[in-house]
Amino acid sequence: MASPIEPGSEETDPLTPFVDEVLDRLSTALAALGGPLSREVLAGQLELEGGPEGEIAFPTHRAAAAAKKAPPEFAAQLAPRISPSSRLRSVSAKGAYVNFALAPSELTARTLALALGRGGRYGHRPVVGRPGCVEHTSANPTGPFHIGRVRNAIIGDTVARVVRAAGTAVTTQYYVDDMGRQASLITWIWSKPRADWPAPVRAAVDGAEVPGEKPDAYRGRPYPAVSAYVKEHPDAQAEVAAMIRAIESGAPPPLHRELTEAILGGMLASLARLDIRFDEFVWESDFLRDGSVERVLERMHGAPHAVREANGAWAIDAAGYGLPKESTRVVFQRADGTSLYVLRDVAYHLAKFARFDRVVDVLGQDHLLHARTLNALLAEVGTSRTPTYLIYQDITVPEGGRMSTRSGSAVWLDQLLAEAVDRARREVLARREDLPEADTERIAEAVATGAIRYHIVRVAPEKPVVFRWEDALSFEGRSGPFVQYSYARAASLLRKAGADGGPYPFDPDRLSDVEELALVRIVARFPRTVEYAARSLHVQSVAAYAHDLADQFNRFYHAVPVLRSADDERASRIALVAAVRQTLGNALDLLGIARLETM
RNA sequence: GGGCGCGUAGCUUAGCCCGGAUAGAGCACCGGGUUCCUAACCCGGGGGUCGAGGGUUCGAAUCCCUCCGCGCCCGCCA
Repeated sequence: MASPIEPGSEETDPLTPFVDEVLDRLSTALAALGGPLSREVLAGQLELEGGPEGEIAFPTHRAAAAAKKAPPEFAAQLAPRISPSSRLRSVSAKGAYVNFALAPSELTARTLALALGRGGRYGHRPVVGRPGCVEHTSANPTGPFHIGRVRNAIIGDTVARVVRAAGTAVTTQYYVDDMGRQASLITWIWSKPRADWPAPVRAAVDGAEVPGEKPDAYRGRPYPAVSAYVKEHPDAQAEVAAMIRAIESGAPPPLHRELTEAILGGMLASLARLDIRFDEFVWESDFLRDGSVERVLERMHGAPHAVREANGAWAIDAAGYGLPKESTRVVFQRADGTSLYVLRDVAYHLAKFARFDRVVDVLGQDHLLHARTLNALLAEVGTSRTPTYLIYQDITVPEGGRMSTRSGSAVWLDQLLAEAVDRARREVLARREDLPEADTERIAEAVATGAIRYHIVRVAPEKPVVFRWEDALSFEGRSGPFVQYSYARAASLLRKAGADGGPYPFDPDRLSDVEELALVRIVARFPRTVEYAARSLHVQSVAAYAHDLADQFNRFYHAVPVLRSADDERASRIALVAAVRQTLGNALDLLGIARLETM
């Protein structure tokens, strides 16, 4: 129920002057009554949208205790000491609470002025401070995405958008693991003529290939069979090991980079359909090439808890780092002198810290222990910094268990996209049979991808998710298409009003219907919602907000005529609709869901 | 066994960081709404021991402890 009240700016947040005034006048009144509380404590106690009686509520329990009075009695004495003003329509006591009803005229005027005046910047704050980095997805380039990985991409991309909006210059990074066993297996198999492939690998590929298929599907197809085969065959294992050493020594087969890039390109093409793109790709091998792994190794050898094992391997005695008992010895360099993943990750993170203040890593829960060992190693090299980990739970299948390529239980992103577009197309055709085919396709694609993104981002990352087609492809209720539809409705209204581009003159006193005021209050909440989501990384609150706004807009739409209303109200209602369209559109942008002017 | 996460209506979930008024939604179900701005919509209804127990508190879904159930991790893999 409590909604955090953070300091904002009058230039970006319509609620700021109201909250400031409540805090000021409450402080004065409390001091006079003998229950003084600091401004910080007060700000923590206030509730936005507190209850049925007012938009800002103050529970008096603590102040009453300080004044040694019963809360209801205290509230009854406190409320009359604060007189209404141009910003506060009324101040009233109810039970233990003092409720502040905001003056609708002032609230509406400020909210519409900011939403319309700032346009695409409404809900955004000016860039301040040093830049930040969000690393997400970073899937091994070994084949197509399944939707488990897509949870990482959607959460990560949304976090980047939201943190950026809240005033941090964010760079998104995809860490490409082109080293180690997984990518090497791909290069190993494709280095051989098809005729020399082991029989089980050929069997896994033959007949499955489709002309013109994406490179991630084509080049990645042998991977599961190769992985299984090599595990069982020491001679193949030795060949792969030799290849890994060649890669680490800086002399990978020429085909290696080419294959990795081709597969990655195919994977990224699918993400691009979800409007997920990356500012930078960081190749793991770069840290070997530029010597930073070597430098980290030197520092690690002299680290406070570095130990040399009998066979020459190096480890950290991490007993003091709170790791599970069995993991207190963290090996970072093999006996043969090659580095381990976590060590290269140290080099990567030192590079991040040099450029960025806020560093967020989006990781599956299976990487949690890795994250904690990384923290331990970062401390050992002498930095006090650690990334902020955003850990999400796996997506499982109804039969139980994680998605796995081998068991055939995986649901592929491309498959999900195809199915979603099919279904969206049917929905479009059912309503708009007159539409040119290109428009039908464009809308179907937007609805399909909007449904998928919303479905993933609306749930808190730490919740386990069981994949069900009917949930993922929902176009109603709490869904992306519901928000898109509401946006299209607002856009349609403005088109028909001949008011597509503004200006939008309005008289706040003409917007006095309960549905109008409720709508204004939700629009006014947007900047605080974004700020909270960026600070807490709870991006699901932006999804919830978009639904709340769309929901209230639809209620307004049914209850209040716009185009058919009398002239003096019409202009103001059009301005309100324009503010809603803008805010809804900005929220969709943050969620990476396409705005549709018509559906 | 240890570490971490999750458990809220038949199903999916918000709220938990930072305790506060009657725990919000969506799906499904039941009953209504389209000569009228897009029915992917709206209105009404039923449905909750917030996993269990204990503690702290004026007050607990929220904080602490114990237990139960489920998931993941515990490699000189990444």
